[in-house]
Amino acid sequence: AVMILRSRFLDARRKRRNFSKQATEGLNEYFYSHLSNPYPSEEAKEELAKSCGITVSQVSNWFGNKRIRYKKNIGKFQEEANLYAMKTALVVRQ
Amino acid sequence: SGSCTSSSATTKDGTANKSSHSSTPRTRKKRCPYSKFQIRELEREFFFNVYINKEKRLQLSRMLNLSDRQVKIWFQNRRMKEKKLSRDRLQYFSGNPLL
DNA sequence: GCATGATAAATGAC
DNA sequence: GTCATTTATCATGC
Repeated sequence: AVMILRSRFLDARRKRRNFSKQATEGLNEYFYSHLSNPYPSEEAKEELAKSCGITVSQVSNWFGNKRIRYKKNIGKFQEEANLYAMKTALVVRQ
Repeated sequence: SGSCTSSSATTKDGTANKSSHSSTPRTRKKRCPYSKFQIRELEREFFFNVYINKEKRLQLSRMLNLSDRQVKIWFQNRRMKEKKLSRDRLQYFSGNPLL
């Protein structure tokens, strides 16, 4: 039984699965609402991890990938940026 | 573009020198994935001692055609990887009724 | 065929 | 030394 679980652990670590729609939503909301300094603190990472249903390491991975891919091609994310900017603006207005 | 062979285009420290003048923004060294043989030897030494001493470091760097700095950094990253693996392992097996 | 998450070199703060 | 990063690369999803 231990060996089965061990192999399952190794396989689970190797395989990649996309995050849920809600998880990506929450991560993007934080990213675009902190675009001037998209570096969440350890506490913020833990909150995001809990609210998104992922681990803190996955939050760190996501922000690392997002920062460099956004920086490399800002134009590609312009539409997405406007979307979340409008979304947060509507939240503030409520 | 730039190659990953460490025998040329790098100084003895492993710091890439793109130009002779000091006005260059000192470009970051490109990430070069190590070969299977290099990884095997590094892992073998890591198994014996997580912290490598200077002598073995120099010996290993010569054998693998890597800079002394590269071997040092590899062990640092490898220790961090081991720590992360332990965390993941603990989280995965914690609270599992089958254990 | 790229998008995306995870990992491997490399840097820098401390 | 650790450790959060940057960057490129790997592996998978679709």
